[in-house]
Formats: sequence, C-alpha cells, structure tokens
Amino acid sequence: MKIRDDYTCPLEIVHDIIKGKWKTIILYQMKDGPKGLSELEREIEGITQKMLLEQLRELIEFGLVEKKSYDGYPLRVEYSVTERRGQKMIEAITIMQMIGVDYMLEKGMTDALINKGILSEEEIMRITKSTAIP
Amino acid sequence: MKIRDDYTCPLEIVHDIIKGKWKTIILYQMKDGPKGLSELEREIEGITQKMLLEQLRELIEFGLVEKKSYDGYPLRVEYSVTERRGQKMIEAITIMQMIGVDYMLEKGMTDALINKGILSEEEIMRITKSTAIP
DNA sequence: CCGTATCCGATCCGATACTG
DNA sequence: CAGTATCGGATCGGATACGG
Repeated sequence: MKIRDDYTCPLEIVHDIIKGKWKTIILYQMKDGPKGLSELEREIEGITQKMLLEQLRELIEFGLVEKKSYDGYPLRVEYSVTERRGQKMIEAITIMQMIGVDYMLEKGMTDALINKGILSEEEIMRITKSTAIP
Repeated sequence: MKIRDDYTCPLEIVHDIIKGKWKTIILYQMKDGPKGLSELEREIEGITQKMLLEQLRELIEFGLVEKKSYDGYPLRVEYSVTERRGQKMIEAITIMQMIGVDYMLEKGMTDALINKGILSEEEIMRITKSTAIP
C-alpha cells in the first residue's frame, strides 16, 4: 500500500488504513490477545492466507498491529494489537460491531448471530421484545 | 449497492456500509446538524457531486442518514445523521478522527492540521512536547 | 440548487501454485 | 506453520455531460 503525504484530513488516512475488506475483522479477532497466523485463518470465515498476510502487513505499516517471531520448530509468530493506536481502533471497531448487530437484528438475521455465538437466543428474545413494535 | 443477505459477521456489514472513500468524512461533516448538498460539496475538499450523491444514497440505505426535501424555489434538501444508528456511527468516527490526528502528528504533518483548523499551533506545540522523545 | 447517466482507468480481492 | 508470486474478473471512483 502506498502511503501518501498529501492527505487533506485525518479521516482520509484512517480510511486508507481500514478500507480493506478484512481489516476490522482481523483487528477485532485479536482484541483479547496475540494470535498466530493459522489461528486467525481458522477463526475468520472465508479469508484466504494471501489476504490475511496482505492486510496484516498493512496494519503493521500503519502502527495498528505488532508482529513477533519466535525461531524454532514449529515456527511461531504472534500478531497483536498495538498498545496506543491499535487499542484505540478496537474501541471504534467495538462500536461498529454494535451497529452491525443492530442492523442484523433489524433485518431479522438472528440465526447468524446465534450460530456465531455473538448473542444467545435469550438475549435476542429480550432485545427484540423491547424494541419491537407490537 | 447490493445488500447481501449472507453476511457471516456484523463487521462485514459495517464494512460494506463505510467502505466508500468518502463515507466517514461525509458523516463527520454532518455531525453538528443537517446539511444541504452544495454545503457538503463545498466543505469536503476534492469530492465530486456524483460521489457525494452516490455515497449519501448508500448511507440512507443503511439507515445512517436521513433526507428531507422542501419544495419551493430554490430547492432545499437536508441531509442529517439518524438518531439511532447514525449517531452511534459518529461515535466510532470521532475515535477514528483522533487516530488520524495522532498519525498525522507522528508523521509531522502539522501544516495540514493547522490549515484545516483541526488543531491550533499552540495545541500542537503542547502535544508534541509532551510525547516527544528528547 | 439538486440529481442522473456514461465512460474508463485504477485497485481490490479471490484462486492457485510454490518456497523455507 | 509461515510466507511469496502471479493472473484475471469485479468493483470503485474520477471526469464529464445532461436534465429538473
């Protein structure tokens, strides 16, 4: 990814940082601690190894992710969210996650939420009752 | 924009909502109240009318923006952030704005910040002093 | 002032094959 | 387990012209 130097506003930069299809998902997946590559690949449904590595590299470039390599066999590499900028981004992503859930509830896409373990059936019952129009 | 129904996670949806180059900037520009089209066009540097309308339409589709038309002459149209989902998104965007500013400070892009009126010269002095390594 | 339509190069991303 | 390279279709976004 090319890093330009003619940005006219801060949000333009941030858009460049997270515009990739998988960036927010990757970051969110790392929110509770470091992850290995194959771990991420397993947990993120539909991503290819190529995309994962590509997007990780860009996240590192922008200071949102850190990489640590440990020699030995098997190879071990850990990717984690950076303390300063990365954690801040997680805050924003957490809000976006809420918006996504809100949208899915509105559209009745409850199955996906339950399957993914994002919400339990009871939680959905409670939420939909409280906001549904009788 | 096509709205799919096979989203596997909430963040995938949100990414679809804000992936456009101008979406976050447009929303942020409306954070303090309704805006007319030409107003937005004037305030957002570099955007074309085509892109502005296109992205606004998508933001409306996803329930982040509302549109109100007033007949008469000259025509008056108001775009505003929706109470529920839109305002929530503004929260996330505000954090992203902070990240962008942080990045610009780190890269020494202070001129752009001052020119845009995002930070004053004194504020930058204070910040850079407190985080700079002597 | 507000909105639509088209054309076209740039980029994104998925599939696939290969290396240490 | 971790990472690189290439190729090709789909999508994005800028320019530009036209209509209410």
